Amino acid sequence: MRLSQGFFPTVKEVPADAVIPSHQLMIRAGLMRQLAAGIFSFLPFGYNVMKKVMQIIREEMDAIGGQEFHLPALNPIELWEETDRVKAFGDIMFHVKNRPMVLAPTHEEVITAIAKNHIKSYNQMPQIWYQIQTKFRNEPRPKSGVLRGRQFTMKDSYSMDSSWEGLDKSYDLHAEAYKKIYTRCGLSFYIVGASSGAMGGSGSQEFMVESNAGEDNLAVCEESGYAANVEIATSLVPSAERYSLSEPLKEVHTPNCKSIDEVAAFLKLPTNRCAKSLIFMNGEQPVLVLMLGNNQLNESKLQKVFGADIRPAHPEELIELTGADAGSIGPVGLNNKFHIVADNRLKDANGLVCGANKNDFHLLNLDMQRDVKIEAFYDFRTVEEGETSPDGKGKLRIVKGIEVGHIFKLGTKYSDSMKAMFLDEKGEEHPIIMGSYGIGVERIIACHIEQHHDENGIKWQKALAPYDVHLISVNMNSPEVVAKADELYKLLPQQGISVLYDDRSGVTAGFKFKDADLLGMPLQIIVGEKNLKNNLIELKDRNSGDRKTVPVENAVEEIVAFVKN
RNA sequence: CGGGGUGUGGCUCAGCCCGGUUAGAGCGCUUGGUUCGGGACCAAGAGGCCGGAGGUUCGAAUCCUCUCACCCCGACCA
Repeated sequence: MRLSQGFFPTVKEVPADAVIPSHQLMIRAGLMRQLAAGIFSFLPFGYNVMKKVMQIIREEMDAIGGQEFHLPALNPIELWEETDRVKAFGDIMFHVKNRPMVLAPTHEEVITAIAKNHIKSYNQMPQIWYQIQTKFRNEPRPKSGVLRGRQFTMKDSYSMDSSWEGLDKSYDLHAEAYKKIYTRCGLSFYIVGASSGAMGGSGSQEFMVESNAGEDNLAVCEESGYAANVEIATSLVPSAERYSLSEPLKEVHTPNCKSIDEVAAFLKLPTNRCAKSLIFMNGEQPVLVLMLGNNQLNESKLQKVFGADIRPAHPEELIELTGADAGSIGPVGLNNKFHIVADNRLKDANGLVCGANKNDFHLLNLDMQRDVKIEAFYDFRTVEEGETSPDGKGKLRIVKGIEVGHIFKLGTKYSDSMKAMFLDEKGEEHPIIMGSYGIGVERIIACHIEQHHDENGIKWQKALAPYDVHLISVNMNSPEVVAKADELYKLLPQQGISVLYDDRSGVTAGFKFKDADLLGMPLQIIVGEKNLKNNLIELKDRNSGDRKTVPVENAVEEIVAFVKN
């Protein structure tokens, strides 16, 4: 493509609305333009990249036996009522005003509807069905360019198996395919254990790219390779000590001590001799959760035990239920009213401080065995930076990550509710066992740029580069330069190399170099007067910044060698 | 949905507090000329009812009310 003829709206200034590098560069390099919050038009340059990403995904999906579908985005709302997801999605789903239709935020229902009509026997499975299409979600707050949009492209695939072993196999095939996809896309990534959330199912993993622009927190350990979303991450931390002597409970006045830090300082005790009480409402049932010291309660872990509807109690409820405000609440004497559970670190501990259920008073010498009946101990902690990895092989780092893929073992959630049944060898009917696997296409592009850029622009890795090389004719007034550049522009495609050719006249050399760095093709081929007089052509590697000159007659060969590696 | 911020030529912004010529700058764009290896220079141009509605005032980009849009933090996130 000749730059003089193509549509390449590059911009020098940093767009005011863009905060993260990938967003800024996707605008500046002319990959896309914003139409409305969370809605983007992809321009030819950007769509070129998107097609490369989709092609890689297709190849790897096809390699594990996937079959590509093209499915409707407009869905009858009744379909979503069958699985009760109109309610589950709530305001996230776009509703069509003049028809009982919705815009699909994902495609489990459509796929299951097809399976229900056509998959009747265990003989017809396994199946892997996928699509790469636009999804619609009414995000409350679109942000970070393409990272959280209201309309975006997603590859999602669905596996259908007749056995749980089959599901495991389909799931593993996807995990392997995903590793290949992200690796080919030039991303370094973590595979983390994840909370399966409201999707349900028995297992789930996320593919995460480390980035400050990320919305998820990850606990990772370089030494052992452990990586998990902090929603479920664990670490090795010692339990609170049990003293041999258990002193009797004693009430003490602790004026104006609200936080654990204040109580510990006032009583001259370490914070990890304090038991913090947190009150939640599980429907009408109050729940008291005990945590050690300043340990942060992990609400995902709490929800896993009690369900998603559990919520923190309101201040009025606290005083009504315990007789004290937050900060002076403790478990002693509340067993008849509350479900009382505790974090593992408190198991069997004694000599602890807790609230006395009387404002400005605490109890000393709480013994978890003697003074309170704990229904169960769970891991409720949020792990912290520097703690030991659960495998004991190193320290955890907490990093931010962008989710670029998520794989789920769905099980029979959708086949049950939609009655997608098959007959097994014995003629018995069972629901199809399903998996669901998603990849965000635009997110791959944004992450690629987050990981491969500098102050001058994008540094495309070969697999995603919209063109293999960027050919620059430095001076269009020089007939020799133009002739040589034109010749390369003709020859290189014959070697299977795609060329972006800056043949603009009336643009200075510096301007062309800046644009080339911004646009970021892996190799720049610079044809200029001085070098050409010495029968030389300059090659610049955008990633390393290395430049070298090669004799004209070797140019094509060198370029081919670079591109094909 | 809570909190904060911003809307002024295509882009980045100044002007607004403290109302008062014809609303500015840089970049980009058009024309002519000079340049031609790191976002050139000279000259001449085009381009704006200052997000929208209402109000206060002799007079509003500027003050007041409402509204819309976009960005950021939080909540939310299959």
